[in-house]
Amino acid sequence: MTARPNKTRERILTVSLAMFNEQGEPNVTTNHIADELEISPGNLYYHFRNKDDIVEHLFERYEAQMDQAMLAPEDRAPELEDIWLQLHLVFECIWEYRFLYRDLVDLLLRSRKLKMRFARILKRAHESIVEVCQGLVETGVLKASRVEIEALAYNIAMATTFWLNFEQIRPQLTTRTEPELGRGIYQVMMLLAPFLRDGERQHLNHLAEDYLR
Amino acid sequence: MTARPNKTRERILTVSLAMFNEQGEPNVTTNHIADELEISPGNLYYHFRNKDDIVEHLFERYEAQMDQAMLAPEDRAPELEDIWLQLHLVFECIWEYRFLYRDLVDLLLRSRKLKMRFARILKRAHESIVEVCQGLVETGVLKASRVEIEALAYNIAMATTFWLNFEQIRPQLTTRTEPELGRGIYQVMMLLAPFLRDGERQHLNHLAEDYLR
DNA sequence: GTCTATATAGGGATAGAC
DNA sequence: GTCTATCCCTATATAGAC
Repeated sequence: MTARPNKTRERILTVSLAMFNEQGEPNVTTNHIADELEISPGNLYYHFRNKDDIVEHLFERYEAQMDQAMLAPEDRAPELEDIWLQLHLVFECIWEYRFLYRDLVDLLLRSRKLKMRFARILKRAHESIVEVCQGLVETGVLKASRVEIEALAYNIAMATTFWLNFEQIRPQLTTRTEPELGRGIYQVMMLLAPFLRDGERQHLNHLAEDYLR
Repeated sequence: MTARPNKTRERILTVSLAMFNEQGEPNVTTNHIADELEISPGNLYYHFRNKDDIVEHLFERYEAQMDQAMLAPEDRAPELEDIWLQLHLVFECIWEYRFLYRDLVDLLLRSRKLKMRFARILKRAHESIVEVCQGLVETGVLKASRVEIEALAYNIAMATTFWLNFEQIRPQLTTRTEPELGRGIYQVMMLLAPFLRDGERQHLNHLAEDYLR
């Protein structure tokens, strides 16, 4: 190996990710990518078998980062602040690989492999949410039945998955501003709020002020 | 005009809708549609300028049906049962035109017109939800602050919009069954539940049993 | 209204020279 | 590793005969 192995390969991944995120994966062709990189299409195909191959490699990085973000916070019992932090990590990861979420259904229906791997992530997310909630119940911070927690976890996972899409199609009050991740985190926290003990509920309403305009 | 004007035109719309819903709009070409109808592509282009033209006409029908579904229930104060019924109408409409939701972001980014019209629907939905909630607050059935209601309405609209997509990508426990609309309605009702008076909350938990397996 | 034929364009992908 | 050249295929769309 030389000093800079796979320099072009790396550039392809970086630029592809940027273009997918900006224009949507279906709207970006291998030719567009090659153009942007000022390399030939042939060269691109030397490094990757096809477009799906690029997507898969990007997915792998996404997957690793998401796994990292979902790691339970140390060994102590979880607190509200931990959830806040963890949501931040998760939302940042989603933002970085937002093209995956924009056309999620088509993407996963196209590839059995990706579908299974994404399902794994969702499953883990759901379990993680339930676990954290159970923890909060035991410390008395949260009050909810098992059934309520299950429904809550479902809704949190759904909101996390599709919030960015929803933000994109909402009536735009202002002129074309990028969605702030904080807003998404706020919405998720508001799913949790009604089950919180009064003290923590107040605390959350306080934090809310920072996130609504 | 003869006895059956626009017979083919109508068939095109019907079959297009079915194919879009089944395979996803981006994966269905004008040729596929013509094939399925056993007419020539040229004939199809006699009736519609292009594929987007077909999509727009389908959207129009969707829009009309959705407007109908969102009509406030008469003039009396809304009750929980009304919400349940209204959700049914809305979810059925979404189900009928589910292809719109599957690739919503791309679809709306492709057409300014559709984006504005969908935004109008979302806006109306949000206002309608807020209004109903306020009504429930006044009759004492629901207990929530203005801020909580706003966040709730946002989350209900989001869940309604993307529930079907989420259901499609979730880890499938059973072998390929069609998602039941009741499940989606249940999830939305569970967003409302924590704000309900105890009596109604119990009532809801009762209904839940019907919808979870 | 419907068909056949065709034009055009673009994307995916490969072979072979350098 | 990279480029040029090229092939195949499919999708959109139109013209003109019937």
